[in-house]
Amino acid sequence: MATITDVSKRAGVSRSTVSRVVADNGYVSEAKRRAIEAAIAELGYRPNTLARGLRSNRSNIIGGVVVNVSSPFYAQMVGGTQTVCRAAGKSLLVTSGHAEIEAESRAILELLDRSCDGLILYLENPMRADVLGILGKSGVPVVTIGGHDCAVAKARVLIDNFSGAREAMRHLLELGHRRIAHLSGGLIYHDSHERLRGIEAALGEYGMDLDDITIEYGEFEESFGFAATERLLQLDHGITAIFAGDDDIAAGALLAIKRSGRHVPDDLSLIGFDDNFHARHLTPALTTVRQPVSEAGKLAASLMLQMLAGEPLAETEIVVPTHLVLRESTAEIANTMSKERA
Amino acid sequence: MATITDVSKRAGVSRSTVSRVVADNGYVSEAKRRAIEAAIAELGYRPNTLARGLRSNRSNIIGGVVVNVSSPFYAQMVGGTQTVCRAAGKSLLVTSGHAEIEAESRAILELLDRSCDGLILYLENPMRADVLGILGKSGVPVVTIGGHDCAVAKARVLIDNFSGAREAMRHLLELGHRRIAHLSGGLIYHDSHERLRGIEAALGEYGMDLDDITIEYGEFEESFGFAATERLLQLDHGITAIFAGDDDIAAGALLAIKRSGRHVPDDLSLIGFDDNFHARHLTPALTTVRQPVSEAGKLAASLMLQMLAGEPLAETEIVVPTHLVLRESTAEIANTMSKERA
DNA sequence: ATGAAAGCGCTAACAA
DNA sequence: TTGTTAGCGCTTTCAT
Repeated sequence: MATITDVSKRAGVSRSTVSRVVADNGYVSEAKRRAIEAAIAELGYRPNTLARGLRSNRSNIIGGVVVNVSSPFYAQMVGGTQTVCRAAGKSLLVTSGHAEIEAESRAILELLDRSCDGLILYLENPMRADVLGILGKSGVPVVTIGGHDCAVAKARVLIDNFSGAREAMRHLLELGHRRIAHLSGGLIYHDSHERLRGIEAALGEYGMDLDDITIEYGEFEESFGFAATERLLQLDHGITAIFAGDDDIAAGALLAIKRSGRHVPDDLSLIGFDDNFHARHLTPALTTVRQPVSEAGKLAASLMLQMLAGEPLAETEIVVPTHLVLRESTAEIANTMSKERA
Repeated sequence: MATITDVSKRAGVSRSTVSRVVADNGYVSEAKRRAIEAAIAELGYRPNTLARGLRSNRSNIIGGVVVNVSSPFYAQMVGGTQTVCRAAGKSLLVTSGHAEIEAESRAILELLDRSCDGLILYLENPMRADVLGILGKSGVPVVTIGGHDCAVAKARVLIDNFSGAREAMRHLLELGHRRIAHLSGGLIYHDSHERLRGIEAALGEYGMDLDDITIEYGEFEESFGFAATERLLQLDHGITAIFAGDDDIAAGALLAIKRSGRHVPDDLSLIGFDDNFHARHLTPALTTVRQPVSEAGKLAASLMLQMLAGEPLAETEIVVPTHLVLRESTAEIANTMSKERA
């Protein structure tokens, strides 16, 4: 591989001048610029990113941590972030933290070791104290997505889980449902907490609270939805509606409901969260809460770019809205009652 | 940040010795080793990856290019690759090539610029000649996934699209279907070609060829499946089965079939490809071809690690098998006929 | 077993 | 506008 020295010799100039042309800063005469560009083309010169980063203390890499890159949810988020980063000439290096404190901390350290220019973090755990210290001292700008607190983050992108869940629960309540089950994701996830608060708020508007509904906890997985729903239906709490923690759980719940011989929404209303691809392909199509995941990823990247550009940017917190998508899996309790009596 | 010099001073040794301890190679006396480890801990020293990479010419980064990181298919693949890479202490830097020759070529150059130790490529286009030259000269090992040719790749992971499609088509033929439509993904995708060849092979076994079925081309998207199916049903080719290029297309097709008032599988059999999450949640559950995507990603990473470890590894080509998953969206033509006459 | 010296390829003061 | 100089932090011969 040709180095900057090769180019400088070929073009008959100093390395600094070549550097100026390559980095496109500083004054260079037209004549030399042309000579240098010719030399670069002839030699097929490409600057060594490692050397450049070492010297300039900027790697042009943005580091990212999400729970799991292979889940469609985070994949979309990462996709959004990557699009914006790449448009700005930055690479995005992403790692999965698996919602485990150790993995998350290790991931951050590795990203820091790689001299990332900035970190975009979707974590589920409080950061290990030592890592937080290192991160703070490093001065590397941090943008968070999601509900976890990070003392060193100057900018946060939040997805409005609270309002989404409140709206969904209101919808069920408006339809007349009172005996409701919520299949919550595990409490290690911030989203679960926020959604529970949203549910609580909606219940409050109807003079109820969380104790007035049935809550089951499990993973954000189809299998949990299936198992929990089977259990629920066997015990026969007289439940008329299920609010699933996400669309995967809802898919499992729907399977269990169908297997029990019941019908959605006639016997039971069902509502999900996320608006995944499969939501509108379930039968009946799933009423759910849409999260603009890709947008959240893009926003976080934009904020990061602003910070890197040195724009002052006071503590920022952007809340991206969620909204209820009404489809066919929810119906008035009236229907349910009449069916029961029929 | 503490540097290796700081550590060496604190421990009262030379930088070389610290380097030996950190990299864990060469002889170091127990006493010095302990002193150095203590100094490292006290200073919170972390080696600078950029400097290390520059000097040693190894970045510990593996570069990856896939069509689109945000699609569940590639996300899973990347997830598998990442798992294996991280377990071996390597970072994985992935970019989307969007099945465009320019984007793919740029991505490869950028990865090369970052001194990646190896490249794992899922491309859809032949590589730009200049890029191929640079890649070849760089000596960076390459593993490909999927059907594109890459002259410099020493190892290839192929997914057996051919057999999968043949099996699916055989299934339809065995069920008695003869008037069949195939909603193919665009011909820019290798997968589309391989699946067509598989279909052709199955047809051949029944004395038919591609001209004997109806083929439509479009994107691997629900919307194409919907539109193409609507068109097909309106023209009324008397089609009794649809083989969709993937499960997303199948989902769209199913929507169109239902909207037309027809039923799957009584009026029309439907088969997909991929076995995405939604396949078994459609109603009826979709018969489809499962691809072990995550495994393919893992395999590619393992091959890469072997190559990096310097194991000789003759030209390798691993074909990962696909297989037909029978569910409820396909049925014997007999049923279809009797229904028609009823 | 350890240290001295050289330099990976680049950028950034500073001087001219 | 251009070149000179001095490293960034690390690894790797090569002596000792």
